[in-house]
Amino acid sequence: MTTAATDKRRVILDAAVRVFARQGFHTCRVSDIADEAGVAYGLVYHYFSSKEQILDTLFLERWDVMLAAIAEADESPRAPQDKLGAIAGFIIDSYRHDPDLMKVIIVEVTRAANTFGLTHLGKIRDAYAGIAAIVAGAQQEGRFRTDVTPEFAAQAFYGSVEQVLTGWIFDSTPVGEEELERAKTMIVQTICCGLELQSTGPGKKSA
Amino acid sequence: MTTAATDKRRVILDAAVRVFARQGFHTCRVSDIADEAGVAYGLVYHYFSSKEQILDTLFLERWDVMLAAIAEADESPRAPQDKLGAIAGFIIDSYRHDPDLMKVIIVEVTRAANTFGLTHLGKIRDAYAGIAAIVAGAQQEGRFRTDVTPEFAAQAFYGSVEQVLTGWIFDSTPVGEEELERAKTMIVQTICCGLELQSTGPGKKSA
DNA sequence: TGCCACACTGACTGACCAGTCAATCGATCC
DNA sequence: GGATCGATTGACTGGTCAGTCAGTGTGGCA
Repeated sequence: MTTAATDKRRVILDAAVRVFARQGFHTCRVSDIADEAGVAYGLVYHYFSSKEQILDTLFLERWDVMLAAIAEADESPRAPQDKLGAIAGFIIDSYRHDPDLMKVIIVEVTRAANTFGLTHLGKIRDAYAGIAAIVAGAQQEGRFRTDVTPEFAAQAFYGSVEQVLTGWIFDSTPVGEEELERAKTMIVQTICCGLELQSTGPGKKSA
Repeated sequence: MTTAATDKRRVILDAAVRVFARQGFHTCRVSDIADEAGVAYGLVYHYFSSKEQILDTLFLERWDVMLAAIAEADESPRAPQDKLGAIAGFIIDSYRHDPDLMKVIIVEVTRAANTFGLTHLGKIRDAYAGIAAIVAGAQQEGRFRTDVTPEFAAQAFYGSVEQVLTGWIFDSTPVGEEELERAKTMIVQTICCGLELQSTGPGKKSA
């Protein structure tokens, strides 16, 4: 059944990403999506039960992939720094691959505390929990400091990544490949090693 | 003129904060604001030219105070860590003082890349720039590492703070005083010192 | 006492738009 | 050829809501 039928569904979803990214979920009309997809208005309702369900579908499709990426990083035998690097890399690559989709997910779902945020709160929390698990593991191995809770560290880490993406989303000039790659290492550097210069020897600052 | 006239204006603004926080800007009706304020529908338009202008007013009122706090931190003679701590503290205290207002600002303005985000993009960027200036200063003094750009560090710092607030905003259980205070130090700890345990001696990881 | 200015009221309107549905198209099978 | 059924169409409806405006209090001032 992966014929014209499923194709049109996909066409509508892809059009919705572009329209949501351009105009925002609340501001756009369903007819905008239909027009963008080159499809009759009614067909949207043949494949989706509501405007909201389109956004839900887009979010879940992508978020489930991310949860898998987080789980995979956690299970890998790498150092915790590299696990976090893998997650940051995955998110940044997601942006590279489809900036519009990431914009929609971040702006319309992840940060929308009222409407959709609440619907998908569980899924969103799963992501934080996965990151927190990595931090907790690193603490137990004595590799990460224990005076910052894993939950807090997860928020700080994810927040940094999302904020960097938000910066790109808002930015009028497109982001270069180089900058994307550079961001990956800078995130890990900042969160794992901190901004302070490790004053090796003289003025030692204790926690 | 600071009589009943200005009072009603304030009453409407305060009511709007509660309504926006509860229902979201796009989902609420102007009549909801009027009802919450205990005021006739038309009076809202006596003081404000549009629903949007109410949100603008709320945002600008608070954001300008924050920009001042950032500038003040930058100009103070404290260590860069303490400057960042002062900013994190200010934002967290803002949340303590009026969680609804912070929710509205973060959810409806700061992260709304389409509608209001664009209007206030300049003001929002001013905040990042202020934080970046502190980091740049610390780098020039040789106190912060220079392989992370000030702009990036500012994003990471602000993103961490905002994400922690977002966590509280989403959370159903209210946040304790203790947790608010603890967050201040954990943010500075994380961003300045990093999550890694400073392995003093043995397994040294180079950047 | 009468007049003015302005705070205040809330019914109304005009526009907009999500979702419906009856009709058409076209592929496939008998 | 024609019966069946899902895909596709787009005009239409019902409800919602931002913003308007004509009118009513009310406090101050001459």
